[in-house]
Amino acid sequence: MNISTKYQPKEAEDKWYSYWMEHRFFRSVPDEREPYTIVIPPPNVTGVLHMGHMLNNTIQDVLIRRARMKGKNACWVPGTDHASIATEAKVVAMLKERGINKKDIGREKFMEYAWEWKEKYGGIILEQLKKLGASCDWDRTRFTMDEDLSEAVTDTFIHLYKKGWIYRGIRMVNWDPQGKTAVSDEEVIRKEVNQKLYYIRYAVTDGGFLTIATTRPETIMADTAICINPNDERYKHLHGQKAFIPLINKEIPIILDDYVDMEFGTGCLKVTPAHDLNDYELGIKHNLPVVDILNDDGTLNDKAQILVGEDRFAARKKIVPMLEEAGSLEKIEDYKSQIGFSERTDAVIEPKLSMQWFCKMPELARPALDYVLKGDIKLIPEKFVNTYRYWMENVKDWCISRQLWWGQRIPAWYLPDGQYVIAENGEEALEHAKLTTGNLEITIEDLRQEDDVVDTWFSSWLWPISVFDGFKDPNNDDINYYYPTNDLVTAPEILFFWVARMIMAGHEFRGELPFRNVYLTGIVRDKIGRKMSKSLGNSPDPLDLMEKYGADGVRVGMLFSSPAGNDLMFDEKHCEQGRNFANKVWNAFRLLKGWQVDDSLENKNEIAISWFKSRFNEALGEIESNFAQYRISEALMSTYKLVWDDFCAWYMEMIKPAYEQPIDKETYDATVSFFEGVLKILHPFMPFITEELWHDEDIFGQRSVQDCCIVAKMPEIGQIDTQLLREAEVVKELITKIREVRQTKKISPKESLQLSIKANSGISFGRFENIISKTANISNISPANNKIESAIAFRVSTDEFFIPIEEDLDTAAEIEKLQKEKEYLLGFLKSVDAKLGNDRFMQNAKPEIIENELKKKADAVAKLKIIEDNLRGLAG
RNA sequence: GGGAGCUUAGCUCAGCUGGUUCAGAGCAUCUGCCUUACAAGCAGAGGGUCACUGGUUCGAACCCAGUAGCUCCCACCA
Repeated sequence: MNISTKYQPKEAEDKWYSYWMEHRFFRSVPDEREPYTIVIPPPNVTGVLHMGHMLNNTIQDVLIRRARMKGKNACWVPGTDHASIATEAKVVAMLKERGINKKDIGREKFMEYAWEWKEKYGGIILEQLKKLGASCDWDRTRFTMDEDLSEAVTDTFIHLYKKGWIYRGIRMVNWDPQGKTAVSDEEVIRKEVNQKLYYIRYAVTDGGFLTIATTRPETIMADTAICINPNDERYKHLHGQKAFIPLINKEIPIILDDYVDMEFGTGCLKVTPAHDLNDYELGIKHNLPVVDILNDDGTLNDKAQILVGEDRFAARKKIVPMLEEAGSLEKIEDYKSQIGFSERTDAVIEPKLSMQWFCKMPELARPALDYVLKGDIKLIPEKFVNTYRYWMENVKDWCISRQLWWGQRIPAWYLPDGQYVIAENGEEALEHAKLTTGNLEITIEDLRQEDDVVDTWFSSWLWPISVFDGFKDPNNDDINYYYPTNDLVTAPEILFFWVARMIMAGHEFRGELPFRNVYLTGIVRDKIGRKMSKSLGNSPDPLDLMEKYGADGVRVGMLFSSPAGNDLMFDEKHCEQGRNFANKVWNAFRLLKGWQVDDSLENKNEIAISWFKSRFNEALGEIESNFAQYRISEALMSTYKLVWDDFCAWYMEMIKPAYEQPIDKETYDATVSFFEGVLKILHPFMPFITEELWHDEDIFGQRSVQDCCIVAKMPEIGQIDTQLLREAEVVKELITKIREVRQTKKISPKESLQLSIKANSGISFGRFENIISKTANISNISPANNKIESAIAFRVSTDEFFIPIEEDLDTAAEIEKLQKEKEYLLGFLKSVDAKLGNDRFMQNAKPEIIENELKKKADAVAKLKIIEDNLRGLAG
């Protein structure tokens, strides 16, 4: 047999993925079976696979493959997200490299470039998922900007507008000066940053000075007031005075408001309504003008009067010496505070007043909260329910407009007089326009469509419905069959962005929840706990990993240490462990493949066979229960131990014929069938190696084209002989003890030994004789009625064993060992007796607990007797 | 500032309704083995004040209170 001793993943992976595709095993169409559906969290269309995707999609694939093997009609819908801000940023950067400015080429031309870019780079990530083994129904691949998905966005916008839930207004929004768009509150990430607090002196009309403290000296030109607390005794003299902004010498009023914290800074606050949310509100309250000195890209405009055209951060640097020179800078202190960053571009967010579109949330949120609170939708792990609830109860209106081109354009058309109409398209808008204005002369040229597009999440919240075409054709077979979907696997980071909104959309547009279970994965971190990121360079390339350890190895590695909701400290060692496991399975296969069957031989392995059968069924139960609780890494661990320990280390050793000896047919057949079962339970975790071995003709014969592991029927839990399992544990312990004796006495495993058994427990060791002699190299097993002289004695539970040896025994050491055990047992007995003698215990403890204590006592007494007998023997 | 959660072996984590014979797993470690499936392996072993302090209970890793440390989420103090 010249098969490599190592499993070579590469070839098998390519071969079987193509085979599955070619024979359409991933394809799902509605039929009479029960559906099991997952929609993929669509990755960014221009993204590349990172470790987070690996974890996420491995879990989804495990779930979908298991469901498929359990006879469900499994459908995993893949696709990508247009990710407006991220993708647009990339396209803008690409154009810039070619010396093209977005504004110069205009919207249409820009969109052409963007689509070109999408066609070129889009979907790379989906190809990478195939390497991982993802069994998605690729025929169903969707993109959030596909025509019908975009239509759904327009339709739902109109729907919500008609309900009065969408409105337009000037608000202070989070402005991303790099993406040049507003972003929602959820897209702002706050980070603590080391800053400076600048103390700046303003001249006052009474001839004196006041000092303010600010982190943003570059915005003083936009100040429209100085605010002090009316109760601040220090500043009573300032009441009714005016102050002058340094450098530009502009006069601004000094106003009073108890919003100002007297303890902070100097107690004087510069009020800049255009560039700070609080100041904006203060400005409204005190009727202050708004002076906006910033352009959309974060540079200063001519309203600033000085430093015009400078970027806000450059301006900050430059204004400091200017203030210093003017004698207006008192001091600079180090200061730590929270600053908002754009999730997508990482630019510092600028609070900015602008006209935006909003969606009212409370009525959408209420039913979405109920689904989760009532348990119709389960969050796994449950701890996220609290967070979810808090968010849903405090939800704010959603800023849905984005000043971008890449995305679904808001279906609003402006009339020359500034009014607008909402319509599905230009023609319909024109009709509406004629109706609202009464002016029938109006033409399409008079209308101007809103430039803004909607937030990406305003399209992806429709995903579970739109992928099944549930908007255009709400009664089609697909949506009726697959919706609601079953499980959603995603990261907790987007619980609100996406999961909550999908639940809202599901309820609002379909009257039904979108999925039943949400499995929240952890964040993949490196082994010292840092989040994996491009900038840190601590993220391995998933493709390299798969190259190195095989896709199966990496899948197993990902799952080993990732309970739901817990961050995963990724360590390449886990992949190595996964690869080693694949190799273990491979070698079990090599052993089995090498056996010759001799029909004339009788089966001496009945016990081993029934033991493994029971053990397999027992493990199936554990795996089943782990999956039912979404404890996927534990399900994998149960499988791992069953295969490695029980199947390879114990069962195969029990039945293995001597070198080059044939095996009897019954044992062989049973083993082949066990191995097939092993392949099945491993398949969801390790699809490639299992499919490869499934098709070995020597072992399994010729299989039909459709007879593949991927669609094999998952074994069902059968009979479990618990008595046998219990006895086998004792036998295994006995075997381990014998091996230990060899090790301590330096007896080679090749040298066979004799064993005498004094069975006090009632276990009939006779039926395990074959197993014991084979796995512990015992030539002869005999019953013993009494203690054997000149033998190593040991016990498992209450059964006594003796191995006769030539050399003299260290009696003193034996006695000491037994004495120690005796002492321990006496102490133990004392504690049990104390319990049993305690009236309160006897009254309060459940009957089965008391029974157990009695049994413990009886066991201890029996053992004590044996030890005392032995001690007497040794002494005598 | 508010909230949630965590702390169990060197590491990563289980431990379900408080009750088996000193608390489990995987990895790592140590010892002995190239024993004809596998050294990416086999056999065996060691390793813990369950964060700390107190309480409830016949009985606490588990329930309660406090303390310390860590993590995450939310929040407009310049």
